[in-house]
Amino acid sequence: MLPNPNEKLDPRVIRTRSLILDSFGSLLAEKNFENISVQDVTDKAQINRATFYAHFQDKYALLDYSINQMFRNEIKKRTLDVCHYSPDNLRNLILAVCEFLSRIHSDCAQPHQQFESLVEAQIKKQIFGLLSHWLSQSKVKISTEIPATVASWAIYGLASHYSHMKKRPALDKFVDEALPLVAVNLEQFA
Amino acid sequence: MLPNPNEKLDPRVIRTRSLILDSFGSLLAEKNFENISVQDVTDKAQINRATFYAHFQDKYALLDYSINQMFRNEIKKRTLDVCHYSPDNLRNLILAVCEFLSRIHSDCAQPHQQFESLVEAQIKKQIFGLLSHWLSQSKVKISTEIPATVASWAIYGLASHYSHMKKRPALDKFVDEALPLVAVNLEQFA
DNA sequence: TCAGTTTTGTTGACAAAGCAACAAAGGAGA
DNA sequence: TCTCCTTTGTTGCTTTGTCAACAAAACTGA
Repeated sequence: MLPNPNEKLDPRVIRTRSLILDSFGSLLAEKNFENISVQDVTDKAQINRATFYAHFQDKYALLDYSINQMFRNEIKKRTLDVCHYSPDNLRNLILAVCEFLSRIHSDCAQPHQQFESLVEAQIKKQIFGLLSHWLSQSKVKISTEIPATVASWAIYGLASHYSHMKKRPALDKFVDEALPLVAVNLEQFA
Repeated sequence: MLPNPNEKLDPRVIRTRSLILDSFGSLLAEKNFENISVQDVTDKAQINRATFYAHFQDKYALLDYSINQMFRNEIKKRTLDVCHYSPDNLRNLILAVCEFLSRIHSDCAQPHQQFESLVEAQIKKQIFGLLSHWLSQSKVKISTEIPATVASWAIYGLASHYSHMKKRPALDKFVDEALPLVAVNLEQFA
């Protein structure tokens, strides 16, 4: 049930999880999240339905896990998980979130209420964690909670806005314009 | 251990087998059959070595099974498994064997003695079975054993020869030339 | 030749996945 | 409202896969 990455996992568990995740991913491309049943997922994954429940509590837990994994990979790919606060890193983070959300929206069939809010909760939690990590490395020993909260909401809000725009401007320009507004709250940690 | 296709198979068995087969296939592209260990196969397939032995007696059994499956698919693809004897069907069969062997030789790293003879045994067995099936449908109720034996050896020999030629002629021409020599022994069943 | 390594099959205990069956909850539609 | 149908979690039991350990070949190279 836990995505614990440090302990050694049984190869069967790894296989089953990725079958589930792949199946879920391709179903999201076809259907609304609400219209996807656990049955659908296990059918496409060619695993037993009972096995699904051995890994995830329900399809909501699967979505959480799935989004988390994808976003985590995105961050890792850009090595944003092993760095500190700087305006440049912040810029890259905002870029990453914008691209990630845009991808979600183009890959997934008409996302609805529930879907979006579950995504939002997971992503914001990760942004917050990442920022907290960055800021805690600063020499300045101020509480990071408030600034990290403000910034994570702001960043997600920006990305959400961007990814929903009908005529999206060039991402670089968009981020250039938005960056200072976020950075101003974090300057003290630079 | 049995490739029994009519009984319903546990999904795990199907998965494991195809993991083994895929792994084996890609290893054959890299190495000699003799240099491939069961360890290699299970490593690449990401399964436990003990699991391999639950499915195949050894790597020779795996090769047999693998060749059998591939050739069976080739035959099925050309719907040669659901037909009767006719010069035209015979022509297609010869064509199929030639192409199959040519593919084996281009996909697999320097095949050696042992490898080739195992392939030969399996393929000839299947050709013989197929021809027996064809001939037994004929109105003429003659024993099919001798003609099927002659033809299956001849066909394999032709295909082996063709696939080893340095400068292969156009396959169509080659088969056109060879066909009558094989067909003459089977005419009585037409 | 002989010691050192790798590969091979095999085993038994244990964990994961499959399966069928169940009650319960929800939806859809007369 | 009342059916009929689908989906949901859950359970007891079976089968399959994993793992570590082992002895017995089979290579390797000095």
